[in-house]
This record gives sequence, structure tokens and C-alpha cells, in this order.
Amino acid sequence: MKTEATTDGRLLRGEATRERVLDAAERCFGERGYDDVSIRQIATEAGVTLGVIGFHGGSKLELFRTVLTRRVETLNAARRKRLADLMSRQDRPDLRSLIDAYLTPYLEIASRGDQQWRSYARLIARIATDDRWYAEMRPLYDPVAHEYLAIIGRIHPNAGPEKLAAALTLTVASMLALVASRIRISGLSEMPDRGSPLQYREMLVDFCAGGFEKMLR
Amino acid sequence: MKTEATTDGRLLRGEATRERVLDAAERCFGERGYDDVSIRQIATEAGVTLGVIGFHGGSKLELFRTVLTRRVETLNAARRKRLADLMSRQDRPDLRSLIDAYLTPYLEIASRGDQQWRSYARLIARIATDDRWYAEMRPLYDPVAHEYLAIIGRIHPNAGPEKLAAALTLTVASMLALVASRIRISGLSEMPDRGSPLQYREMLVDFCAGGFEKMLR
DNA sequence: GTCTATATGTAGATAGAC
DNA sequence: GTCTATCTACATATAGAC
Repeated sequence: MKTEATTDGRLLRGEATRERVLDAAERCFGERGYDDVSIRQIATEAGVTLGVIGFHGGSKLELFRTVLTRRVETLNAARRKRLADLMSRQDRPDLRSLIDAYLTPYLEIASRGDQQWRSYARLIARIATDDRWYAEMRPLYDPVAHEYLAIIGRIHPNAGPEKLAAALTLTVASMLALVASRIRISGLSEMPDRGSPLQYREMLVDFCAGGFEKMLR
Repeated sequence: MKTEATTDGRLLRGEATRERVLDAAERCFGERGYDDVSIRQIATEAGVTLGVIGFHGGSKLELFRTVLTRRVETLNAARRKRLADLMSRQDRPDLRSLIDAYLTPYLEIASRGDQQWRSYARLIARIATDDRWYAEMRPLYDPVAHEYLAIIGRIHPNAGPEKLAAALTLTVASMLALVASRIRISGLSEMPDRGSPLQYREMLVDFCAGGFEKMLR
């Protein structure tokens, strides 16, 4: 719960265990969702006993919320950086570049070699269809979304807020589908999967940009 | 389990109970997913006792599968009928009409006054992000999808099967978002929700048609 | 900080009375 | 065909030993 440092700055043993617990929970929840995972399974996955989970993670619900929120700011920062880079180069960036800037950070974390970030991306894609969780996430994700929508609104002054919000919602749903439902593409096409969400980036950004343009036209 | 008719053709009491059980299960699963629902809750919702659920629905898993599959053919038939109507009027329908024909039946069942169909639509939107269930649904839904893709492929002969499959997958994800995540549109825009998925039909079809066109261009 | 042991609740499933 | 009673398993949570 509390962070403590030794004299030389290294983390205490307890802090390392806490990380193991959170990482294990992230993997379990990402693969199977909330209800289908028991804290016993998380304990086994983390290589600790049941009591340790309670000590470091609190209740199952608290543990889940911690996992959901601990990586949000990293993702937000990546989206903000890409937007800032874009705006520093041109005052009115084109729609496709804006959408690419919003979508790519998520595709990247979902495609990492590192399994932890992939699990987190999978988890977000999972909870997106469940109001009980996503209601808690919205306040964390919406501010950056609003920053993007403000810029897009400047480029398309005729588009009302409802259409802008709808277009972004459908864009995000498409993005999440590349993590949660990519298997359907290979299933429908009978072609091998490309291996990671990032390899569908061009198609995804084309689809969403085309959708935005047609909706806002 | 077995269907029996009385002399005058009305259903036996047992058959009516079975319907009550399946309807109650559909509502519960649609609102909360598989793992978060107990068969005890389904029994309460159906107004029967626990044993009756087992008698008519089998195990929880069998019950869930029955609920998932019993409405598929109705939806498939609606999609096929709209496609046939379209093809009878013109040999090469435009892309937007094709997408509209594919999406509208689902939007309609998700917007019905009748709660049962709405619950089913919600359930489909829920399981779409979960491979363990959707893998079972794909064989049921894919044949109609292939019929649509064959027509679209004729109109866009340069589009390969992978792009066609990807575009349809993102289209379906967008469609499902209007049932599972519509609240995000009102949340992001600070405007009231329109009340039913069907009222976003124009926006959705525009988005998906624009996405298809840009991807296949 | 970690582990063992256990309290307490609820899950799914079903046997047998009615 | 339906209901009651119950079996067994496993869930979350935590008190207290180490």
C-alpha cells in the first residue's frame, strides 16, 4: 500500500512483491475478465500465497481497479505527445494524421514484446463492452479525447458535438476490435493473422478516417 | 427438453415454463454476462425454483449456449431478405446500401419495444470481445457475412479478401458499440442519448460506408 | 512482510418427495 | 413437471503465527 525506500534507493522486498501481484492480476484479468478469475489463481500466477494478495492488493475489487488505472497516464501521455508533435508542425493537421496519433499509442502497447502491456490492452478491450467498469474509466480517458475532438472540431466547424462524439466512439470501438476480435479477420478471409494489432494500423486508420470524413461531410 | 403438443395444439405447461426459463436467462446474461450471473438468480427472475432450471435448461453452460443460438436464424433470415430485396432491384447495388442492409436488422432488434430481443442484442455485443464464446458463434454468423462479402468483392474487384474481412470486422465492431457503448457518445458530447441504437443508423452507416470506401480504394 | 489456517458465504448440480 | 433439501466444491476475506 505505502511506498518506502531503503537508504540506497532500491525498493523494499515488499514493493517488489506488490509489483508481482499486480502484474499477475493484470495477466489473469486480461486473459479471462473479472468474474472468471479467482484471487487464488492470481496468487498461484504470482507465486505467492492467498494472504499476500489481500495484503498488497486489498479486496478483489480494489485489486482490479488498481490494475485498470495504473497504466492510464502512460497511455494519455503518449497520445498527448503525438498530438503536440503534430500541432508543432502544422496548425491544421489533416484528419487522418489526427486519428493516427490517437490510435497508434494503443496499438503499440497492444503489440509490445513485453506481455504486461499486451495484457493491459486486452483488458481494456474487454471491459469496454461492460458499463459497470467503463463508467469508472471514462473520467480517466475522456480529457484527452476532448483535446482531440476540439482540434477536429476546428477543422470541421460544421460538425456538431454529437457527430464528433459518435465518430470517435465508433473509432475507438474499431480500434479495440483489433485487439479483442482480430481473429475474426483471419477467420472470415481464410488468410493467416498478421501477428499483432500494429500490423493492421494502415487499414484501421484508413477505415476510421474514411468514416469520420463521410460522417462529418 | 422434448416438445410435446396437446390434442388441440397448445403447448403443454412444461413447454411454457421452458420458455420462461430461457427468457429469464436471456435477460440476466444480457445484462450482466455469463460469469456474473448465478442460476439461482435466473430461477428467481423466471419465478421458478432452482431444480426447474436444471430440468429445462440443463447445466449453466448448456443454458447459455441455448440462449446464444436460438435467435441466430431469425437474424440471419432478416439479413438475407434485405440482401435479396436489394439484388432484385439492381445488379450492382452501391456499397452504402449493402452495409445498411447488413447492419439494420441488428439495430432493429436492439431497438425493439420487446425486451427479450433487446437483451439478446446486448448479449451478442457483450460476448463479441470474448473469444471463448465468439468462437462458437462464428460458424453461425459467418455464412451470411460471406454472402455479403462476395457481392462487395464483385463491386470492388481490386480489394483482396483480407481487406474485405478487416473492413467487415471493423463495421461489426462499430455496430456492436452502438448497443454496448452508446453511453459514451452522450458522455463525450454532453448531449442526451437518442434513446435507441436505431436512431444512430444514419451516422453508423455513413461511418462504416466511408470506412469501407477509403479502405478499399 | 509473508504464510497457514480457517471463518463464512455462495456457487453448481442433483436425488428424491410430491 | 415441479419443488425441497442437500452435497460438494470453491469463492472471498482475515486473524494470528512466524
